[in-house]
Amino acid sequence: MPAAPQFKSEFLRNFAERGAYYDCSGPEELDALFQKERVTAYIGFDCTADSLHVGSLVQLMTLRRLQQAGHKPILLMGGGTTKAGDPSGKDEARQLLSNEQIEANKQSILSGIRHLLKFGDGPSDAILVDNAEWLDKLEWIAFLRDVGRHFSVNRMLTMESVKLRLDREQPLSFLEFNYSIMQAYDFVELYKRYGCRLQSSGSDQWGNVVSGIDLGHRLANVQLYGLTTPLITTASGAKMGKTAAGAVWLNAARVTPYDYWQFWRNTEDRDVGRFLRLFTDLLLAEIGRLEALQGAELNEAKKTLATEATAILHGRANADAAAETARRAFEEGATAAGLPTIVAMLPEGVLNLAVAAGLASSNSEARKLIANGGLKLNDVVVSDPKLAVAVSALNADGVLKLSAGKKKHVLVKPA
RNA sequence: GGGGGAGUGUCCCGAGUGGCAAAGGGGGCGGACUGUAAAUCCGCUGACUACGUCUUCGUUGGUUCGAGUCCAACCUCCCCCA
Repeated sequence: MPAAPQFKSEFLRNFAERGAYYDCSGPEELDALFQKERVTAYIGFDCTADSLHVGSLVQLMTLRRLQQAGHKPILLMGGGTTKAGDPSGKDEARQLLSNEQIEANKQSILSGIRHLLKFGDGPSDAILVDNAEWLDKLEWIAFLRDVGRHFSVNRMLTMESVKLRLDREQPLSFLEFNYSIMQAYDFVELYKRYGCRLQSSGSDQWGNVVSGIDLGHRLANVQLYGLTTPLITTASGAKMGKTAAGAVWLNAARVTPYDYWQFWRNTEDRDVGRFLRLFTDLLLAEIGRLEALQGAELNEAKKTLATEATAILHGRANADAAAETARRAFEEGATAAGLPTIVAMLPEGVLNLAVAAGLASSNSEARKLIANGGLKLNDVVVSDPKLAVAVSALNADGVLKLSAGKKKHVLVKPA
């Protein structure tokens, strides 16, 4: 990672101090620009799923901090680029999505991150743009002549996203090959439409960002800038945001505020300070105090991290509720009402209950869980896979608690 | 267009001689130890009406009592020659 320069502008200084800085195309000039005027900057996301996940959070936080510093963020939804599919980091082409699906994904993604940014007409309010607006209308020959001639296939072949696919001997369609051209074109188009001078992205998009800057010179005779964030990994080297259940999604429909809170609560010791800086709005002085905590005391910092990060995404009320549920469940050992809950007909076999509760994905897995002593019913280890859970197992609150391991608890209510 | 090589457990990498639910890693899950951490150790890691049954090795057929393993065609990728 390049060393972060000493920035003078409020935004870049804060950005770097928080560990979000990876690289920049023209650090001094951009720093000067940030001091001089309100900068319009964008980050793009494709609509390949109905939710973004934690891997995109650094980028979203970049927009948030831009806005906090009084600049103008553009959230670019890739309604057009999604139709091509970004080959970066993927072994094979994504299945093509229908236009309806893309549109639905776009709406869903937006609803999931509405707490992160303030949209509107104010000077530093975020605006939402969809690149389908211009990409859909392009004409093949005209586009090739105006834009395509500025791209060297030789160089495109050396781009990381393309090379990976070729090295792995996986097919790369011409459609996907064009992705980086579209992204470069987006940048210039956003400059023309909104005066957007900066594209921020993850470091894996560097090649595409640079292509856009280059295209800016050629098509609009303007100096554009790129600013990238590092790929966030955990201290043990794993890519962040991959857990048991798969990706940590931002939409509450996929990952509830409670589970999201738990994700942050389970941060490794060594990551606490770094994550507090990256993913919360807490002041650096306060973060310094929190990360200095030693041993088990660090758990307090993790709770703060969990609550603050959850509040940014899901709102303060949901974050506090998640914290309280966790406190009751883990610190009092109570069957906190806020735990995930399912409704089931009793009596029912434990295997079916475990599956219904999402604690196992199949009966076989539930059996294995039991065989390993990992399934508990009201905090008592279940040893018999044939156990039929009857109404008599309900506790005083009229529910029963089913647990897989020490951390996953689900309440079962009788139908 | 011709010649050669490759595609393995739907997370990844990867052994595999006709008897294979298929070696070994990584990852993941569970257990022990802890602090809802890391590291370490142990177990599990295709499904089901479960001492048995069913489905898996690019696709589709074929040979065989029996096929991931042999044959044919097709799909995809890599290399060499044109």
